[in-house]
Amino acid sequence: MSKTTETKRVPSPAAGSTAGEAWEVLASLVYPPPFLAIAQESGLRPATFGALRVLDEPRAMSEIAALLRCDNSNVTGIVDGLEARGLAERTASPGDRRVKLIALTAEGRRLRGRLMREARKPPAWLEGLSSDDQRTLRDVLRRATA
Amino acid sequence: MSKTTETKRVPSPAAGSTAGEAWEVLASLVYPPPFLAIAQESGLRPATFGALRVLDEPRAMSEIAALLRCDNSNVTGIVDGLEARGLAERTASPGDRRVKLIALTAEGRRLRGRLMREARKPPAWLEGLSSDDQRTLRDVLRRATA
DNA sequence: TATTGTTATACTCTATAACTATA
DNA sequence: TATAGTTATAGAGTATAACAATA
Repeated sequence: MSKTTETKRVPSPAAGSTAGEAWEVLASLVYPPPFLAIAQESGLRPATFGALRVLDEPRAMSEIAALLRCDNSNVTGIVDGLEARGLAERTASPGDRRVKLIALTAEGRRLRGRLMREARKPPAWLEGLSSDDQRTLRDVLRRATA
Repeated sequence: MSKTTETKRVPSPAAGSTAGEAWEVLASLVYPPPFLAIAQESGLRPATFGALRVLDEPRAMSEIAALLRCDNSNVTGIVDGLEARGLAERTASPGDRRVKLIALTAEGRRLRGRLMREARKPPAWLEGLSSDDQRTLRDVLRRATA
C-alpha cells in the first residue's frame, strides 16, 4: 500500500514557483497510484500483477526479469504463482532448450485484458474536467514529453 | 523499485478519448514516483522514509501506524530503525503512560527537512515547460481538485 | 475490561550464491 | 566455459495473535 502520498497529509509551505505549485497539486492527484488498488482488488499480488502486465506475448523468464527489473530467481516463484492459478504456462523454446517461454492461457489473456483496460482508465478527477480542460492538459503534457 | 510503470513499456492501443490520451501521457511522466528514488539515494528504506515524512511533530506509535496505513506492530520495528540511526527518540507521553511519543532528534529534523525539500522539487519535465504552460497546467489541475 | 505498544510467528518480495541442464 | 532457469537461504516489509503494562 502507499506510505508514499505527500501532499494534503503533511501541510506543505507555499511552493514558491509556478512549477512547484503545479507539482504540489499534481502529486496530490496521482499518488498513491490507482493501479495498486486495481491489483489488490483483483486478488493479485503486486508482483503477479506486474508479470501479467508484461506478458502481452510469450516471453522468456529472463526477459520478464529484465522488464520487471528484478532477479531471475524471483521470476521462478512469480511464474509458479501464475501457473498455479492457471493463468500462464511454461512452454519449451524451439531454438534453445535452456529457455522457457511463458505464455498466458486463455484465462490469463482474459484477466490481463480486463486489468489492462481498468489500469488505462483515467481517474475520476480527470474525467470530471471539462472537455476544454482535458484537451489543454493533454496538449501541455505532450509538450512536456516532446 | 518500480514494476509499476505502464506507458512506454507496453505498447498501448490508442486511448480513444481526450481524458484517456491525457492520462496516458501523465502516467508516463509521474510513474515511477520520484520520491522512491529520493528515499533510495538517501540510504533510507521506504518504510523509514515514510515514517520520517509523517514525523513533522512528535506522534504516538499508533498515530504513525494510522498515517502509514500499516499495523501497530510494524511501527515498532520502523521506530527501532530510526532510533538506531539516531534520528528519533521514544519519549513518555505526559498524560498516558501507555503511549510513547516519537520525536525527531536534531539530526532527524535536519535530514527530514532536506528530504522533504527534495521531494517537493518539481521534476525536470515540469521545470522545462514554458511559464505559460506551467501556469496553464497548475490552473487546470486546481480546477480538478475544486 | 479496554487500549498501547511489544513479541512471536508467518507470508510475500527481494537478492545472492550454488546448482542443473543445456549450449 | 558460459548461459537459462532453479533451489537454498537470508533480509526487509507486512500482517495476525498473544502478551505486558497501564488505563
